Parts: sequence; C-alpha cells; structure tokens
Amino acid sequence: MAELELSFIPALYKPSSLLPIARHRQSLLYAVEQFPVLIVIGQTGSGKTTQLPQFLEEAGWSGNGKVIGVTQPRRVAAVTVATRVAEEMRCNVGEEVGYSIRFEDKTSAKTRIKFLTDGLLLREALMDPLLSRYSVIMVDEAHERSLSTDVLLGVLKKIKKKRPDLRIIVSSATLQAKEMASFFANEGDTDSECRIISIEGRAFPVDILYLERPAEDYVEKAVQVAFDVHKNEANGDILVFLSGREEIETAIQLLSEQAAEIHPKAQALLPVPLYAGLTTDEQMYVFEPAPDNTRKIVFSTNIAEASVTIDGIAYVIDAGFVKLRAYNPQTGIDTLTAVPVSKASATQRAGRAGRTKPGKCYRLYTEAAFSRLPESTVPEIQRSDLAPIVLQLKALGIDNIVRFNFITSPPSRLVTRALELLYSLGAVDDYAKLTKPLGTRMAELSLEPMMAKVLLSAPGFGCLSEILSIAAMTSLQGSVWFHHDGGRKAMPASRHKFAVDEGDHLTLLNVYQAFLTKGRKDSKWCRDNHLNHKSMLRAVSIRTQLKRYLERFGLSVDESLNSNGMQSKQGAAEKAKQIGKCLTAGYFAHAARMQPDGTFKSVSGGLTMHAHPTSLMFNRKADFVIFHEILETSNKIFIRDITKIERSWLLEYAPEYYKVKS
DNA sequence: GAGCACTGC
Repeated sequence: MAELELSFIPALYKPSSLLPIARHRQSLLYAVEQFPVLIVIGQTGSGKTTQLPQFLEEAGWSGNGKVIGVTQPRRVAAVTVATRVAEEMRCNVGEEVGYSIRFEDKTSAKTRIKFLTDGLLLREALMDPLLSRYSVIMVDEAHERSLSTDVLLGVLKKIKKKRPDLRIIVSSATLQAKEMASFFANEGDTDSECRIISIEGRAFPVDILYLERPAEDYVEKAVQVAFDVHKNEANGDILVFLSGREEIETAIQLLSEQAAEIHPKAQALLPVPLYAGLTTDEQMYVFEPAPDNTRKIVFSTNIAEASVTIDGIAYVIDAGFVKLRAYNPQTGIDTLTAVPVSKASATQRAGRAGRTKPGKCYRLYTEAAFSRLPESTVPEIQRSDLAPIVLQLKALGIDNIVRFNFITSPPSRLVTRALELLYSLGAVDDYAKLTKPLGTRMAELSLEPMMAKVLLSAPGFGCLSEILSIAAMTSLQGSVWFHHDGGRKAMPASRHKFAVDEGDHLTLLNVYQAFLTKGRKDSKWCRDNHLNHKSMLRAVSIRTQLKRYLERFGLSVDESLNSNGMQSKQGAAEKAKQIGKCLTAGYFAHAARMQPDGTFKSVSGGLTMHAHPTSLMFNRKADFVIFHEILETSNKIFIRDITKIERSWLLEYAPEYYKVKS
C-alpha cells in the first residue's frame, strides 16, 4: 500500500509545468542574468509568484548565504504562497522555503527562498541597509501600490547603485510597466537597466455588460440584477461589490424580502455578507459551498477584489464604488468617502468571475461612465499621513524626502505637514535631522509617531508598564470589541464593566489587565465580555515586541510597580493622572474641549467634532481631552479613543505648540 | 445623539 501511494504524484505538484510561465523560463532567467531590473507582467493564475522563485533557486541564485526574497503586501499571502512553494519543492515550511511576517519567523539557516511582507523587509533595511542577505528581491503585487511597496521600490533603487550584484524583480498584474521601467532607468537609459516580460494568465473569458441608462440607486439595482441573474442564468454563484457595511446590510435585507417570493421548489438564494469588520469565523461562511438547490450570493466590500478569493463565482455585479481613505494635510483629518472605482479596479473585479469557468460581469453604470473613470487608483502615498514614512526614511539615512526617488511623488504639502508634526514631537531638529536618541528610537518602534513619543516619555512619568499595554491596545485599531453579532444592546453593557472615568485609554488598559488574569487561556471569557480573543492575543504579542525594543534601548520595564501602585485608591488616581500627562506629551496636537452641547472643538483649529459612538465620551461629560484618531465620514467628524486631561498639561508638555494660543 | 474601505511593522 505504502509503495503504491508513493508511486502516485499528487495532483498539486503537476500543474506547475502546465502553467503559462513554464514556457518563459529561459527568457526570464536570461533577463535576470543580464539586467539589474526585471519587470514581470502577469495576471493572477500565471504562476509568477510560485514558479519564478523556484526557477531562480534552481538556476543557483541562492546559496553562499544569500537568499531569494519575495515580498507580499499582505501577511496571509506570504504564508500561503510559502506553504504552496514548500509543497512543490517537497520540503517543510521553514527549511529551504520559509516565510517571515511580524510575530512569526519561519525561516532557518537552510532557507533559500523567503517570502515576507514588504513592510517587514523595510524593517530589515534598518538593521541591514543594503539588504545584503538577498541576492534577488522580487516585489510582488506592485500594481497595488501600497504605502510600503512604494517606499520599498524607492529604497531598492537607491540600494541598486551600491549593489550591482543585486537583482530586482518587480511583478505587477497591470500594464503600468513602462512607468516602473523608466523609474529604474539610469538617466533615461532604460534598455541597459531594465527588461519587461509579459506572461499570459490562465483566466477564463468574462463577458462585460453595462447599463443602458445610469441607475438611480445602485444598491436596489444590484439586488434587482442579482435576481434577474438568478432567474435567467445557469448555475454559478454571484459576487456583488458594494462600498461598505451599511450598503451590504441594506442589500441583504432587500434581497431577503424579495427571496420570500421565490417558489418553494425553485432554486433558493443564500445571501452572505463579507467585509473586514466581521470576525474571521463570520468571514468563513463565504467559502462554504451553498446547500443543495441553492445559489450563493456574496455581498462584499473591496476585500474580495484582491485580498479574498472565493471559488465558484460565475457572475460579478459591480456597483462601481469604493470607499477610499484620504488625508487632508490642511486639517490633519482622514476622510473616508465612497468614490468611483478606477478602470484597473473594475477590471480586477470583473476577473473574479472567470477563475474557474467563463463568467459574466454586470457593471451598474454605463459604458460612457466607464470610459470616464480614472485609469488607476491614486497611490496611497499621495493620500496618506506621511509622518510614519518620513520618520522611517530618515532612519534609513534618507534625509531629503522631497528629492527622494518615489515612483510617484507625494504632494509637498503632505511632506511638510509630516515634518511639522515630527518637529513638534521632537523627533527631528531645526534642520529636519533625526534627533538622538529620541528620533532614532521613535523610528525603530513599530508605532505611530505620537504613540511612539508617548511610550518613550513614559519612564519620566513612572507609567511605562501601563503605557506599554495602552500602546498595544490602541494598535488593534478598534478590533478589541466585536459588535456585529446582532447583540447591539449587550455590548455596551459589557463595555460598561471595564469603563474607567478618565476615558478610553484607561478603559483599554483595564481590559488588557483583566484579559491577562482571566481571559488569556479562556476564549469563552472573551466571548462573554464581547472581546475579540484573537485581537487580545495579538495585543499581548505587540506588547512583548514593544517591550523588547525598549530593553534594546536600555530602558527597563518594571512590571511589579503596576500592581503595587494600583492597590490604594489614591495610588490609582495618581497613576491615572500620570498616564494622562504622559498621553498629553504625545497627543497634544490632538486636543479638544467639550462644548455645552456635547460636541468637541479642537484646541488648535476650532473644528467641531463628535465623540465616536464606540467611545466612552460619547455620553459622558468632559472638559479638555486628547484623542487618538480623527476621521470624517459623511460630513461628520468623529474622534475615537478619548481621554480627559487638564488644560495646564497642554501648556506644560507642549509649550511650543500652544504658545500662540496661550 | 448614533457608526470604519483595506493593509502593515
């Protein structure tokens, strides 16, 4: 029996030789041999991510202590691709093939191909500025133009000048290759520096259909079209792209009402929601095949465009909108608004219908409207708060941010705003140079600049242990509580249990400490308290990592103080005060004062803001406060993670910043 | 009085 099993080749290994990329093996290897930069254009299914690293390994590009590095924008991708390639190379993950993501390093001395997130590779550059461990670096999914991908490409271009032996491969699904090629060219001499190779994909054809006239309400239209498809088209699941949770819930409601009219013996319709705010378990429903005589219809945000792939989709309905975040350097506020998708996005969405068989894509807009869409989405680097990026680049020795070679330059106002903030935090000096040790340490911490400043100020306030926990908890970005299981009433009650008068930060600290004593090994305790167990475990990892950074800086963390200080009431109150002051030392630019009507006015600009409904301050009284995050949605400005402070603290810990107003 | 697209260190 055993022998017989061995004589079979598992199907998984076989298709690689059938993949389109196999025919390009020689030309790819030749190009890598001859040119410092190779740009590979290939659709999903071309095999570039899994096969190209293996070609390079077989051709001898790894060894002598050098590794082939392949970056991904997302953690899951790094893990799943590494697992797949390890299977194909018949080794365990962590041996010849490994991966490295935050909190998880599955590599060893044997590793020849290493998959990692692009953000992590940038971190490695802090320790090893020429990335000397790598013989080849392949930047995958470059067309997504994520913040770290763009920064990495700029850094690689700089490294290339000092390391002629390094080979850079940029892999992209769209035809922005020319832009990439001229980016890497030396003074316009593209031909000697860069080679472009296109690999055909293996997707099935997708028919595109447009509306004759624009739809008045695309949510209603989406439901109606889904129904028409269900009645008239052959088997195959439906994927509907909408812009957010609210639209998805409305659509599912509408569909369920109409589905009641379907004949009991006819094929049924099963609507399933998909958005990032759902827990992992809830997201898993979209992967389950529909029951017999039932068609599955997934209502999804942009998450299904690139991050999540669902099998069995034959029909895509594209409403044509996406919610994009954009940072306003004048006000310092992030806005989140629904905007029309780009052509590249619409194409990617349509492609989701042709993964297993030919499909159809119904666009809920006219062909004329499509032709007016922008070619591609504005890269993140042109619409983000750049303070973290500027800090990181400076730590990499890149001082002149304006002259740094970005593939697309950020607007100068974004750079100026970032420098102003870093200056006010003391991270850079009058000459925009990183200060020592404060600025260099802030850059090393995996925290936003304001929180990095808070953490590094904490020893002076005697609350380092507490701030470590608070920093870890705010890093979770709101995923601490879950609130979408229908239990909208139960959640506030269980949050009330942990509430601390001073505000959200101390409440988060309280949750963290309760988790350590009661919930760490007890996911039921978390569920009962509406806490996300996975997120809480993540907070523990983040805290451990931050603590290790501090120890490397020579700052010791005395964990025993934490419980002693909290024992008496006066002790607790004094500690809370110190934590409030410490938070003010980093978040003074995020200060506001509550108005008699319960809204807030920013101290610096007089903006009217509202406490987010998830904040303790949503229904409590306060005077001066600081907050972690500010976001504008549908013309209302919300602040989140709010803590009460005293006005005098602002003047004490940010005299420069507030001297005009005082 | 009432709500967050998606990633990453």
